[in-house]
Formats: sequence, structure tokens, C-alpha cells
Amino acid sequence: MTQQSNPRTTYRHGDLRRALIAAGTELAREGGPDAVVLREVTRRAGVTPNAAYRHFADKSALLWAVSLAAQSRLAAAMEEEQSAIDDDDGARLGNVGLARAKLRAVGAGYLRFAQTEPGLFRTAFANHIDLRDAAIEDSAGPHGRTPFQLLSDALDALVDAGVLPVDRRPGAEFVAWSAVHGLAMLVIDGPLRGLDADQRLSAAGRLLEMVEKGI
Amino acid sequence: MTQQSNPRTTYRHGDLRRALIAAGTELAREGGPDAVVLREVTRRAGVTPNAAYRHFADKSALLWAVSLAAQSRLAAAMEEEQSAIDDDDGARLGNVGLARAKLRAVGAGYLRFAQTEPGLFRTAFANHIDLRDAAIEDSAGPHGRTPFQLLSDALDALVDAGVLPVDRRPGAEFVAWSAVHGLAMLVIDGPLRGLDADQRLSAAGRLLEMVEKGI
DNA sequence: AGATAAAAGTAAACAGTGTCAACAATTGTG
DNA sequence: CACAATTGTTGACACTGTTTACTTTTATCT
Repeated sequence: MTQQSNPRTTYRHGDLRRALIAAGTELAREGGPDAVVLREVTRRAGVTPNAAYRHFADKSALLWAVSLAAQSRLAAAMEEEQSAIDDDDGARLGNVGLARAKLRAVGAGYLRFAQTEPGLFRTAFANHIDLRDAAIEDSAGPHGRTPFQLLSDALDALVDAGVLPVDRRPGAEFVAWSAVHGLAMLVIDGPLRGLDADQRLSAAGRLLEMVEKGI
Repeated sequence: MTQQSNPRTTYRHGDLRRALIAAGTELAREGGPDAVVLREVTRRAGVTPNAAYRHFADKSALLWAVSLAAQSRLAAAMEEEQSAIDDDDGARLGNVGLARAKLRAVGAGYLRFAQTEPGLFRTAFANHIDLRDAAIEDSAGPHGRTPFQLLSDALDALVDAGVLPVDRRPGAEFVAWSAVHGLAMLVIDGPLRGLDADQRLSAAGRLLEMVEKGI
């Protein structure tokens, strides 16, 4: 499985940069950021190790690109969770209920992705990711919004609906994000790894409840 | 700085296991879990690389031991933060105020340690740390309580003081822990690395407020 | 006290890693 | 069509974790 299937016939690869990111993403999916090792990535792309240096300055530059890809998938998971609401019971909940549900969906999508794709999730937040990266197109989901932007949007909607006071808006993303991120990390990688599915679910629900109440 | 000062004269080291953990802890302090590399650890202990295998099955076994040491220091930081209250204004706050302050101190100590010793903090929660490790003596602080136990104690006190309903007690450590842990991770390692001291402090205060309110 | 077994350190080697410098094939451009 | 830039390759280097075999010291048992 380490050899690529079509051993390229042309000298040039054609789209190596993309291929490297794809292979790196696959490795990250299987084993997290530490599993994306340069030589294996190039091996999977059917190319010599040093070929990577024509497209990335560094291993860490490659990892950074993979990180953006992982964030993009996270955004997709969050959007998916959001779109599950407004189809069915859009009008049933009031304006405020819907705003609340959207924020909750952001958190639920975040947590679901972390547990469904722990390798990618850990890679998304590995090594020197910056808040400025939240504005980079490569880390956006299907609708062109990054995970951080999706959270911001949800919080803005909460203000518009009159649920969240305007003066509590600034900095709100930090605490909401922290809560959800912490649970995700503890559950997939940390000391709460031992929790079974039920416990995880109830902890997740309880946490989102805390965010709604205490934000 | 890589060579040790007293190049041991005896064939036996005498206390190599401890020395390896100490050197590993120092490396972790400087550069996090990835910086604790077996060969450098043995180098600092003035011993051959393979000597480590007489005391640890693995590199990861060594890292695990270092992890416990890091947790112990975290516990110390938390206790320190707690002891800063009951000295001065112990009686001024009521029973409930004091219970609240103690929980807040747990979180504040956690966050302070994460920012003061990011390398150790990351090491404390690296690679396969389990909840069961929270019962191991080596990870306890000066008063013999591990970080997790300190949190549990604070929550119990909150119940005793009548602040936290008994039926909300189970699982409370998970959400409280998650919130604080998430902020710590985002700030020292993640996308919130860019925040300056003021922003961090206000985010921390806001977060602890959320935990109190929403737990 | 002396043989002998266990414990603790050393030596040499191996596969695997990231990266650098020099070289070769391909493609684009004047 | 010459020639320069781009893209891959080769070979090497220092470094890592780990294994296997060996040596030196310490503890144990009669």
C-alpha cells in the first residue's frame, strides 16, 4: 500500500504539490500530524524525497498546508451539522431558538469531527497555526467560511437575535471555542480517552449547555 | 551545555532512572514533548544511549514518566494558587464565596502554569496519558493530590457549600476541565498564540466566569 | 570468602528520518 | 533554435530509536 498504483511515465509529475498535500492529508488522517513524514509522502506520490523541496521550503511548510486542508474539512463538518437544522424545523424554533441551534451546531460539528477524524483534527491545530490562517481560503469549507468564521457568524446571529448582549460579544469566540476545543482534545488524545460513547455524548451535551448559559 | 559537568567516575551511575527523568523534564521544559529525545537525555545524564533501556522499556515509557513529573508540577501550581486565598481573606468571603474562589483558583493555576511552563504543560498531556494516571502518586503535588483530584475536591466543596446541586455534580469535572484546558491549548500552542498578555488575562477571567455560571 | 548469577552500563550496527549540494531531464521563452 | 528556468533525481550527511552481543560491577548463596 506504500507504492503508488500508476508509476508515472512522464518525467514531470504535473500536479505534484497537490498530490503531496493529498498524500500528507491521508497520512494525517491515519495517524495525526506526527504520521505525516516527508519521505513517506513523496513515496506515495511516486517521487523522490527531495522533489518535495521544489514545492515546500520545509517539512513544516508541507505540514502547514496539510493543516489548512484539515481545517477545511472541519469547516465542512460544521456546515453539515448546521444544515441539518434549518431544513426541518426552521420556523418551529423562533428567531432566538434558531440562533441558539446554529451555535450549538457549530460546537456539535466540531466535536463530531474531532471524534470521527481524530488524526485530521489534531493536524488542523498542530504546529504553528495562527489566527491569521483563519482568513486563508484553503482552510475554508464548501461555503467559503473557515471554522473560526463559522463560529463568529453564529455568535453574531446570537447578538442579532437579542440573546447575547452586544457588550458581551467581543471575546465571546475565545471562550466558546476554548470549551469545545478542550473537550475535543481531552477526549481524543488526552485523559478522557477512556470515556465510552454514552459518556462522551452526555459530556458534549452538558458542555454545549454550559456555553449557552455562561457565555 | 550538552555535556554533563561531572563525568561520573564510577561505572554505575547510582541513580540513573531519576537522572533520566530529570534530564527529560528539563528538555520538555525547553521544547515540549517532542524535545525529549532519548539520545539527548542520556547524553545529559552522561551515559550511553542504551543505558536508558535498563530503566525504561521504551522512549515512550520515559516520556510517560516525564509526563507524570510535569503533572506533579502542574498540581503544585494549582495548590499555590489556592493557598493564596485562604491566608488573607478566608473568612471575609462566606462559605460559598470561598468554595467559589477555590474552584477559580484551580482554573487560574492551571492557566498560569500553561503559560509559564508551556513545554511542561504540553508534556503533561502528551502521548497516552490516561485518567487512571490521575491516581498515581508520581503525578501528585506537594499535598499528595493530582491535578484532577484537586479539581474534584473543589467541585465537592462547591456541592457542600450548596452552590452546585448534587444532581449536577457527576460529570462536572469534565466540562470544567474542558473549558480551561481548551483555552490553555489554544493560547500556548494554537491559533490564539497571538493574543497579548491583556487579552489572555481577560479571556481567562471571562472563561472562569462562564464555568461558574454555566456548570 | 569465593563462585555465580543478576543488574547496569558499553559497543557496534541497522533502518529510518529531514535536509543539503550537485546533477539531469524537461519545459518555456528570447 | 539556443538557453535559461523549472522540476525531479542521486548521493551524501547527521541525527534518531532500537536490537544484539559484550563487559563490568554488585548482590547472593553456600
